[in-house]
Amino acid sequence: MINAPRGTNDILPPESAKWNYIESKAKYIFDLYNYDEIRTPIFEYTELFQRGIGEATDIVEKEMYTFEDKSGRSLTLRPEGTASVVRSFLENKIYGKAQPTKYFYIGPMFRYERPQAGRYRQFYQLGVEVFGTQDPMVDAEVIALGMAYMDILGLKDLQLYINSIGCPDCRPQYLETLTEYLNNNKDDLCDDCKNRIDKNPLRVLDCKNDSCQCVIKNAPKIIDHLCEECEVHFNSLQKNLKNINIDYELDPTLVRGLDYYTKTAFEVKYEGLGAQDTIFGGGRYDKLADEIGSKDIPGIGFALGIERLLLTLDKQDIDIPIDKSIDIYLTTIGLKAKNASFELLEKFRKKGIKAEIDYQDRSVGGQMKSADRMNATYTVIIGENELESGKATVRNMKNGEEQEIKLQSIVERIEKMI
RNA sequence: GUGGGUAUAGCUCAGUUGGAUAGAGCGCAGGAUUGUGGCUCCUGAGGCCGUGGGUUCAAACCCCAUUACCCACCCCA
Repeated sequence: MINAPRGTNDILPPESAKWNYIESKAKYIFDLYNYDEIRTPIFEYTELFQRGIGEATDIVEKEMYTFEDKSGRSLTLRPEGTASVVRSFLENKIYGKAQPTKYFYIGPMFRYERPQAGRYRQFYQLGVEVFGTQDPMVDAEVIALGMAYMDILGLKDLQLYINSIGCPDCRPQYLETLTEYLNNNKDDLCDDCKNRIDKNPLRVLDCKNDSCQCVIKNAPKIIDHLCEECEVHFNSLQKNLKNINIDYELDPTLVRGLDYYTKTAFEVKYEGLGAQDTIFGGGRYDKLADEIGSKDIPGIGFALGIERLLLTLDKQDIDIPIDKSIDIYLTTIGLKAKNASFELLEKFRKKGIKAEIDYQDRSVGGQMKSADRMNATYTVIIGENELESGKATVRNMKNGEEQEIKLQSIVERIEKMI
């Protein structure tokens, strides 16, 4: 017995129908906000992620599915979507067109991690990216889009957290202040955090360790150390959010795990999810395009974990409408009738009537039961008698009423009945 | 990479201090209804008790190892 690799999942019916549902709702929202789909390769040259996401991040350090192809080039299964979309934007010179450019994507991502609730090695994200504008109103639009999506799915009790993590002008100074503070309180930090002080001090803010929390609570906040440009941007974002009645909470410890973020960072969480409670998160990345392709193109976006979205829907007992039913079930008795019915079956389908037949040679009772389970509107019963008389018995499965209908005109008759 | 938990029928799970022919509900198939679903009743199929060792007269149960899954740390979607 060969199993699916660890951290991967089969998406089977009826679960797959849920995926279709939430994807179709997402596409409705994307269209409403005028975002167009982009599809990029599932693997890229490894350098793209190394440079884009950042060498010091966990993703690049230990979570990538990297392999060599036959020519010896190093390739990597995409661990996230943004780097690829930026690469594509640059490679196809989309910056030459009128800006901004608004994309959405849906697809699988890959990270080598230990699976747990809401985390898998192959997982699915849908996300949006907007290029070519620094207008903080777009930051608000992107957040609004995400919240609108949550809304249309009927989700409640979600928390939006926002923060600004500055830019290359102000962040270094803040990092100095932070590092100094952390060093002064080093004794109260956990071992991991002690290491982080030099490696990535921002990450200390994210630590859940109790003793670290005490230190973090009084740590200098980056929003108090923003340069004027970043501060204006952040204030404007907040004004825009208030304008459109989106509730948010400032979270000075929200730093995000990828290096490319600048200014706006945000996450939307649902507390009932367990340890992995972020449904979607994102932010602004004004330096990413420069990092990847030496072109100064601002961008902002978010990524949403589809599995986590489904988990949330589940936790909140939101049932997804799945209409599993058929119009006609053909019940047959004997091979002759089965052959004649098979012809009929295709005639129904050619007319767009959803029809099914029994292939298991079940008893009539079994076939009726099967029709019932499939939620058939009508059952058409054809046996020796019907073939001789040229009339089929048609049973209304709701009320049990039956009528005889000539086989010659049955498709047209039923077309009118449903 | 590190901890903790779980593993018995297709699914959800019982199975006492070690002593059966390893059970139930649901699902599936057939029948009661010579060609008619839902409700009811009856019958049936389906198990190497995760895998490999060990202890014992005797192991689903005890011990060791191993694998898989789940949860958590780390980090994120």
